[in-house]
Amino acid sequence: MTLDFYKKNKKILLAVDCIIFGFNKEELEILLIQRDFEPEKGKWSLMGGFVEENESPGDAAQRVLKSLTGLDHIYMEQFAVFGNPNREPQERVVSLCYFALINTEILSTDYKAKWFKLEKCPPLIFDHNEMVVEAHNKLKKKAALYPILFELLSDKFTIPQITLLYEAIYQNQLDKRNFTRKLLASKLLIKLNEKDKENSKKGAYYYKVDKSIYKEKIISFLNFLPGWYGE
Amino acid sequence: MTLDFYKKNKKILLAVDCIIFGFNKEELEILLIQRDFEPEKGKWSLMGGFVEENESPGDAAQRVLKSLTGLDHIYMEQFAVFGNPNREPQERVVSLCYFALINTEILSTDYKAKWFKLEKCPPLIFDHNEMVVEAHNKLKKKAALYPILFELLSDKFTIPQITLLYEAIYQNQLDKRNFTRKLLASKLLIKLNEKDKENSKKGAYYYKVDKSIYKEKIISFLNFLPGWYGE
DNA sequence: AATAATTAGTGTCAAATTAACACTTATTTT
DNA sequence: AAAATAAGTGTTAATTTGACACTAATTATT
Repeated sequence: MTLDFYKKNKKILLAVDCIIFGFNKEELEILLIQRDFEPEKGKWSLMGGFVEENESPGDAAQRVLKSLTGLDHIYMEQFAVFGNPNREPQERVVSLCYFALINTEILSTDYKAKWFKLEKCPPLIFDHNEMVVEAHNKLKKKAALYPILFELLSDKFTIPQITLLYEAIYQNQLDKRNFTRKLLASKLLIKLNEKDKENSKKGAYYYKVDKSIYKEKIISFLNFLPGWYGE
Repeated sequence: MTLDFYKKNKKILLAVDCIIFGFNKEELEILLIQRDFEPEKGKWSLMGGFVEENESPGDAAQRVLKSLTGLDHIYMEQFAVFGNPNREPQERVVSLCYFALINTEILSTDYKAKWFKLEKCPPLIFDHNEMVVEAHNKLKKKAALYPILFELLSDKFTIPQITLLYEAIYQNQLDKRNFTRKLLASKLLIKLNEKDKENSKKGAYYYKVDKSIYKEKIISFLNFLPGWYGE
C-alpha cells in the first residue's frame, strides 16, 4: 500500500469565494461583506471561506454563502480558480470562484452583507476585484446563451423587467420591439392573466417560464443582443 | 496577527488533471497514460499530478502535462472541479480539471502516453470518465463560439481538414458547401498558394489563420453547426 | 369631466443570413 | 484514354434580422 505517494505532497488551504450578482429593477449590483477578522479586517470582501473535510467545494460554497448571507439553495457555477502562490500575504490559499445572479430583494436584512452597484464596487481585499470582473464577463456570455436569467426573476416577471435586466448586464440599450419578439419566439414564456401595476400606470402582464420546455430544449439565446459577440 | 484563523482550517491535497483531445484526420481522440504506481497501478488514467507549493494550478497543469507527455506550451482551460470527499479511496484529493485540443501528431513517441479514439475510451481510474464527458461537452460549446479549432491545426490546414474536425467534435455530418461558405465569410482564413496532395488526387489548398484579425475581432462561431444549440 | 403624463405593447419592410440542394474540376491510377 | 477520387463551387426560397414610431391603457392633475 503505497500511501507514501500521497504523503510526499504538500496540502494547501482551499477556499471558495462567491460572487453574487443582484438585480432588482434597474441596475446590476454585487453583494459584499465587511471582513470582521484579520488580515484585512474592515475591508470589503466577497463571501468566502474554506473547504472543509467532509464537503465538496460546491457544498462549501453553499454553506459559506448561507452562513454569511442566509441565502440558501442558490444555484452557483464554478467559473475560475485563483491560485497564484502569493495571492494572500499570510498563507497560501487557492480559491475556487463561484457566481450566481439573484433578485436583490430576497436578501434578508438580518445579515451584514450589503449590495453595491456594480459600477461603484469598492476596492476589495486581495484579488477579489479581478474575480468580480471575470465573473461579470462570464455572466455576459452565459446570459447570451442560456435563458438562466428568467430563473432569477422569481416566479413571475414582466417583459419590461427582463429587458431592464439584460440592459443592466450588457450595459447597453436594447430595442424593445425586437427584443420582445425574440423572447416570445423562444416559446419559453407563458403569459399570465395578471398585471404588475407597481411600475407603470398601464401595468405590464406577468409571464412565467414554461419549465417543461425549458428543461429539455435549452435554446441558444445568443444574438439576443444584436451585434454582440462573445467575450 | 491572527494567523490562527488560517491554522484552524484543514489543508487539502490539490490535484490537476489534464484532458487532452487530439485530432489528426478523422476522429477525435483522447490522450491517456497507464498508472505506474499504486493505487490503481496499471489502469488507464488522465494525466494528473499535485499542485506544488510555489506554482499556480495553471502552472501545475502545464508542468504535469509536460512531464508525462513532453507537451509544452499547450493552452489549456480550467473547466471543472471534482472534489467529492470520497472520490479517491485513499485520501481526500480535490482535482482541478483542464482541457485542450491538439493535433495528435505533435505527441512525441518517447513518452508512454497513448491516444485512444474517444468513442473507445477505456474505463479510467476514479471519476476520470466523468471528467472526459464533461470536457467533451465544454469542447463542443467552445468550438461553436470560438475559432479555437484553427489553432490546433498547426500552421496550415485545408478546408476539408477543418470540416472533418468539426464533424468529429459534433459527431455529425456538415454540408460542405454551407460550412465552407461560413468559414470563408469569417475572413479569418488566408489562402496559401500550396496544396496538400496527401489526402486526395486533386489536392486541397492550404489556408492559414489571419492572426491580426483573429486577435481582436473574435467572432461568434455559433451556428457553424446548423440547428445545433448549446449544451 | 377633460387633459396630460407615463409606460406597455405592437407591425412593417428591406437586408442579411440560412439551409437545402448536385454538378464540375483537377489530378492520379489503371 | 478512361475511371476513380476528392475538391470546389452557385442558386434559390425561407427565415431571421435590425431599423424604425405609433397606439393603448391607466392614473394623476386640473
